[in-house]
Amino acid sequence: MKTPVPIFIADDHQLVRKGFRSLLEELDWVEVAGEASNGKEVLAFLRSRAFTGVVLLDCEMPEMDGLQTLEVIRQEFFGVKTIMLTMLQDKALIQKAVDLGVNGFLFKNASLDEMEMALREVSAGGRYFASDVALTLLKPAHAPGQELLAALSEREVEVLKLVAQGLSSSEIGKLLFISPRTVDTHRNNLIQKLKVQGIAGLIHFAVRHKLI
Amino acid sequence: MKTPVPIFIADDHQLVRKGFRSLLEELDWVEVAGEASNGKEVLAFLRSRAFTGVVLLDCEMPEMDGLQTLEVIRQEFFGVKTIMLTMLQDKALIQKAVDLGVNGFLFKNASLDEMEMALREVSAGGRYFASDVALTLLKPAHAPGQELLAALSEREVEVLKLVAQGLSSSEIGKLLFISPRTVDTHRNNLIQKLKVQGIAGLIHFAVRHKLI
DNA sequence: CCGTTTTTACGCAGATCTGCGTAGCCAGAT
DNA sequence: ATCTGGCTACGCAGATCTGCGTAAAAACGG
Repeated sequence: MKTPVPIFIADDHQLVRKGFRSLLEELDWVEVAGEASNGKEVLAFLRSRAFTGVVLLDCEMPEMDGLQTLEVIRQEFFGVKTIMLTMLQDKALIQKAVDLGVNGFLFKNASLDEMEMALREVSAGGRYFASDVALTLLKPAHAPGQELLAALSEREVEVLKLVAQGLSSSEIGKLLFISPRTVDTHRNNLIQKLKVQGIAGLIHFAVRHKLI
Repeated sequence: MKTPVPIFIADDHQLVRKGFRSLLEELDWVEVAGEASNGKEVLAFLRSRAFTGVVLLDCEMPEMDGLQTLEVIRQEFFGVKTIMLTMLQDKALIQKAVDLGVNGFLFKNASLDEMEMALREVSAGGRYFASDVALTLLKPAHAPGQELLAALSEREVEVLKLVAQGLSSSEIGKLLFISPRTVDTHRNNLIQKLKVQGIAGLIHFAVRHKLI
């Protein structure tokens, strides 16, 4: 590693910035090129000189957050690599960052080893995603209404599934050996309990909760 | 690293097994404890002696595949760590493996560095997921019927969205300034084009394709 | 044994969907 | 100039949903 890789740190908390700087200065193959406390400062820095290293981009920042900054960087500074850092284990956030073409993604609880690995991969032109990223993506996003589902009786869930498959009340009645009117009642109760509008709402709910 | 970590290799292709063995033998802190060409052999090995290392588990194997094997291992051999290996970049596969409690996940195009990292993390009690895992998870699963969606006219998509929100034909008619009958026609055409059954099918389709 | 929840069932009037078919108009492609 | 595809619109009969309300048997817990 003849020429050290320049790293730029963007985070709105001074303590965090100084901490990262201290950690990174222990690595002999990187060099901290500067710091910023929000996206605008990052862009100002990048515009002020030719920079072809890695930007450690905290997601939560005032004025201009990490995603907005990332978007501009990708458009304006093609050679600059980016690693997104965040405390939030948020699926949508990761998705957006990757869609915008981020080169790496870490959570703030990562180890120095992991950050080094990420910096190494990314500065070499690769991509790096922490294990936690995969785990976060696999963790089913707490679909609102999970509690509502639990509040349903067995019969109601049974009816819900069939309704959501497009069966009419009488068809369901035949399948379950009950009167079509009873199915109606269940259907109406479901609409009330789940606080949705009509059969459409029921189907929507069922699909989102993977009942069918 | 006084006592080397024992590794067990399971893969149905002898060349692959031997290749892994050769690679792993370059690492001084691990020790290849054995090989198997399918899940049954893995279990036979584990039952034959006390093993508390890491099993490199290829997913595609005859007789008993990686997932089935993983399931038994998690039930029967609590102390054994597992790393799933596969060629297939399949979301559902990853999801299942993680649900079953796999400790690590790699694709077969991983570098030796990456495999070492994974082995180190996992043998230390952690979890490791290759960057490709996160990327695979983010890649939208080619929902069947993407082509069908593309074959719809703008107006039809517009109607589809409204239908899927549970609006009646006359309500949609008012919104789009067209006759309710026309909405009916669009609805019926949609049902034919998308090859679904009734409004339920339309809503189902719309939800799955994130139109609403 | 009593109270609550679940499951079952019914009425009714009006709106709506279903599954057919037909057909004129317009714009872009051939 | 013709043709294709998309958008528009209509008819009809029967099945179905909607949005109310009522109510009783069965199951379950305390």
